[in-house]
Amino acid sequence: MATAEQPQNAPLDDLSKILGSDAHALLNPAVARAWIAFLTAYGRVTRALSSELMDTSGMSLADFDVLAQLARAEGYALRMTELADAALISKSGLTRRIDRLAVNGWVTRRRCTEDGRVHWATLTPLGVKAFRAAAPGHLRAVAERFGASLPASEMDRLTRDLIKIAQKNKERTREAV
Amino acid sequence: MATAEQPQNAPLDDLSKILGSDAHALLNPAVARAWIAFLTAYGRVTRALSSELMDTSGMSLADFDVLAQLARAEGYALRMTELADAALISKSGLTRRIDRLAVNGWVTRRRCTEDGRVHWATLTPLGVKAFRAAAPGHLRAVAERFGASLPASEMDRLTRDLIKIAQKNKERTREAV
DNA sequence: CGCAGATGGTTGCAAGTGCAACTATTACAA
DNA sequence: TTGTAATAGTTGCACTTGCAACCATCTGCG
Repeated sequence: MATAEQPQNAPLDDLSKILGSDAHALLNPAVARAWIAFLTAYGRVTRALSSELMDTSGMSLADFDVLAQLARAEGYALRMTELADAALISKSGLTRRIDRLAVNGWVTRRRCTEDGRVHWATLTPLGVKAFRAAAPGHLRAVAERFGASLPASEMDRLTRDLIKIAQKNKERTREAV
Repeated sequence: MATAEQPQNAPLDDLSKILGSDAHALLNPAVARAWIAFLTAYGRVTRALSSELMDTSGMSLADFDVLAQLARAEGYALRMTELADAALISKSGLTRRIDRLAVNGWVTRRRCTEDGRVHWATLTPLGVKAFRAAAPGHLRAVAERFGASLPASEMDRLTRDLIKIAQKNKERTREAV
């Protein structure tokens, strides 16, 4: 269920053809429009940003995300699990992403001396350099593709709304009850 | 760059440690917060919805998307390219997704008689049935996870904002200029 | 006609992804 | 201690994905 554009387009009305009139009871049309707009906006913006970033800096959006998390962390280092949570990817996904970043020499992995189970992913000086090189272009692109669409006054409201949505869906796995 | 939550958290301030004070010039902090909230909200909501949908109906979010697009289309049919655009996936991605849906018996592919290059993907009666079975639960979940976070009055504003963002990033590939 | 170029789809390939099972380490209770 | 449970990460696997190269078909100009 994607594709926004034409504001007059009421996606749920179309679906009531197949779902019957209870479609509206299941999902309010205003919410349906917002949901579709949400998916569309996300898809388009990330697709564009991701290919720009790859072209200019040879890293994926996910790579940038991980580097950014490390860049802002105390000592440029985070535990694997913390980092996976912060970057919104699975633990196994992070393991392999760090593998790749390590091959580039951007990140190292070292075992924690106090707790042998823990591994710290750390940004190397080379990684800092790569991030410094990539960030300006990428941040500018975010500003242009995402920020420039709305007046500053709308931006804070949007942030509040999005945070509410994020918060409502916080539980990592099944809710612990 | 993800993880929203703590509203007082200013991600760009953290980055100025590594990027210098021009970080703010590159990306307005309010925009940075919104962007992070956007990524976080998307990641959490889709992760949750996707696993719920898979558990209850055995289809992925992308499958549902494709079925929904077909369900609302004239004659339950769309050309491959139209469908790929509508579902925001690549042409090759759609080819293989339709392969899988066809194996389930939910969709058929038939060559267009007027233009032999064109193929129509069509929802089968079985596909209609599968969609009818999956939709109520999924729509309810969207309502709960996405819709219930905001009052109705905010929802329309959010939609408008998201559509603006989507519109600004409309170009499919490189801009033709 | 007939052939260059555009258009619609598919396939080879080389990633990226998450889940579940597994290893390593630590915590703690008897 | 020792044995069980919890925690941190990694790996096997099966599946998706997009890009680029590739066919097939149509269009239109000479």
